[in-house]
Amino acid sequence: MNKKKNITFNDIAKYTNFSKTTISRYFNNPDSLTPENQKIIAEALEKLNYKENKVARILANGKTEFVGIIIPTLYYQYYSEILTQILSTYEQYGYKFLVFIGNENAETEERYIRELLAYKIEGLIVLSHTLPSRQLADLKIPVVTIEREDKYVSSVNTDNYMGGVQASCLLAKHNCDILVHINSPSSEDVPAHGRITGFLDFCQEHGLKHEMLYRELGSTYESARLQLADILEYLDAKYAGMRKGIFISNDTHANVFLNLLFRKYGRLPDDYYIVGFDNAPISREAVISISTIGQQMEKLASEAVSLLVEQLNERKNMNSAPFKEPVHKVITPILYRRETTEKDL
Amino acid sequence: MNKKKNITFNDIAKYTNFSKTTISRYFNNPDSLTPENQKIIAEALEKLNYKENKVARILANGKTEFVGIIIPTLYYQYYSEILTQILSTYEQYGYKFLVFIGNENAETEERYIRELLAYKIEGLIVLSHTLPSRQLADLKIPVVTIEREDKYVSSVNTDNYMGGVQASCLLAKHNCDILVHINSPSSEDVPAHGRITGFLDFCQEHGLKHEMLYRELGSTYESARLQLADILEYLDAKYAGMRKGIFISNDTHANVFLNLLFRKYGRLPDDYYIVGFDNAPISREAVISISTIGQQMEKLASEAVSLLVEQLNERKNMNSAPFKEPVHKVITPILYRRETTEKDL
DNA sequence: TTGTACGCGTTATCAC
DNA sequence: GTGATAACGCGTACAA
Repeated sequence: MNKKKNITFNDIAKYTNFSKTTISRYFNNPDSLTPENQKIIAEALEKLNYKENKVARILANGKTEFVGIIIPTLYYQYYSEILTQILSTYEQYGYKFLVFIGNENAETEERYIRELLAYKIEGLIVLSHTLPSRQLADLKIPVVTIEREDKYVSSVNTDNYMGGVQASCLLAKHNCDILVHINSPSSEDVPAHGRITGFLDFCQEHGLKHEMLYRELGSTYESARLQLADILEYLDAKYAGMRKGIFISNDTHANVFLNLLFRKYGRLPDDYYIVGFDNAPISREAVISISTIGQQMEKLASEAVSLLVEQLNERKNMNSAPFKEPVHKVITPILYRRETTEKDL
Repeated sequence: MNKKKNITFNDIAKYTNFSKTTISRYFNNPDSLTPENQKIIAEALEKLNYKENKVARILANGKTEFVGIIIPTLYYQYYSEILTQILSTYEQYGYKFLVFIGNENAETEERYIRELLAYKIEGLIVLSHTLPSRQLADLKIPVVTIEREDKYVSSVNTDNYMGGVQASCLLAKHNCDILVHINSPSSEDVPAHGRITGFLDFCQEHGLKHEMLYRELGSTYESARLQLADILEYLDAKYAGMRKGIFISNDTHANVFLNLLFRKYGRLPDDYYIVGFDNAPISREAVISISTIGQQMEKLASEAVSLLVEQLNERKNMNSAPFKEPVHKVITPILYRRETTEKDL
């Protein structure tokens, strides 16, 4: 918005001897104009070098086509991949995304949300875990969350329980003598907690020897490494000579564990089988490729956006806001068998 | 923007028996009101649950506080880290970011830019390489690029030449018999090309035996792996028994190369020394930590935004757009010595 | 310190 | 098929 006046509908209207209304119609309902008049306007737009102003349009018709995103970090490839996929839906729906990186601080994220609301976002996609869904539901705009606590809002989640079962099942098939799941302690209302119950249920149902290791692995490489080095020594000692099937909370941590093994043994020992979670790039790019339970990031993202768009459309059709039960979509995980379990690859 | 009428300045004006103007001033110049009146208005805002509408403000004062970002991908941690740092400058400057992932297609990116302009972004940050800076300069809004061709626009770049020298120097200090630089062929006007000239100049000036390997490593793990596996065989054969110092285009590729070595030898052989570039997370998280020339992502991002903000402020102060010579800032890279060169760590 | 009146650039509602 | 006019919600001369 320069000091130098932009060309407006008014200018083209005068230039073409039409009214502003007709120019507007040229954009929003071109078929209501005669082809000749369309051409006249098109040429005038060219000649005067008109640039559209969607801010004014927003004020007039109330549709910003903005969607807010609050994502905890891009450090994990899981999040950056999902963000990529969300942003790419612009091609399909035309919604523009205002992105904030939440920093685990509730007040900060509330401030972000106020700012987003001030810009009249039509909907909000939340991946950050900071604010309870109860609070998000109060925003009075459609909200969709991805892989986080979602009691009071619509959401898209991976079937983590099935993932836990798949991982355990794969390790069991390889005749592991002991199944171990390493994970940070987590609240039960977080979808990822299903990985733990899936693991436990499968082991119990099939009478498999197993151990659940809850460790706060932290959010940095170094802290995870310290914890996992400890765990490695513990497992080596406790289960010496036994075939160990290790299911680790995510690929980043699985990679750390794998590296520790390589540094100790120069290779993946025959008695270790490893399965990660996410199918993050690191699972393919590790020293040997890591078997993993893949989250379908592209699907999580596209389903989240389409769910949001549905709700936006509902809003537009019925003036009265009907009470909307939250919708929870579930995405199936995909098992990737790679070198950390298929030793002959 | 609901059907249900939002509370506006008008509503609070009526409620408090002030005029709209006074309400406006409460937000933009509160000191011009008496403390008592401030309180009255504050309470009314609370009572009526007023939500500010920045879209209307934009139309009135022309300041969107939007900045556009076009970034090629988030797959590389280099980009996602820079994006994170850019977004975090919201705390300092208050600019909101509209993010598009450029997909290497010029027409698509031009469409993205048109859309951004329609939303009256005040400035643009470009990391994508798709559009020439000549074209970006024509946009008539401040543009800052990061690590890409930048002849006609302002930019922030790493001192790649110095990085190339640092890498070569480190390898030379370790008495490598042959220095090898592996990189994709690149145009000379891309900053990253400095890594190559830095390497070549250093080797020539110091009379070091060296070889430059241009290979199109591609943008996927698999293609890089194929190329690098080839290169490994080539180097093993050609320089058998010699101490090889390998400087690789970036950490992702350095990691691939390191993994190939580990798979072949179970460890990093004594006659290989490796230096990457970027200081991406993978350089710390590889099977052994990779020495690297670190780009200061935080600084690249913050300098880019501050450079942009400077230009935005200039614009606001002088009504006439003065001819602006592009400014090019250079950020010093930082050498990280890690296990792929300091073998006794 | 506060109020009036108008402008920002578009869309919506009628009317013709 | 086209036009006049009133919104949309806020900022800002200018006046008081």
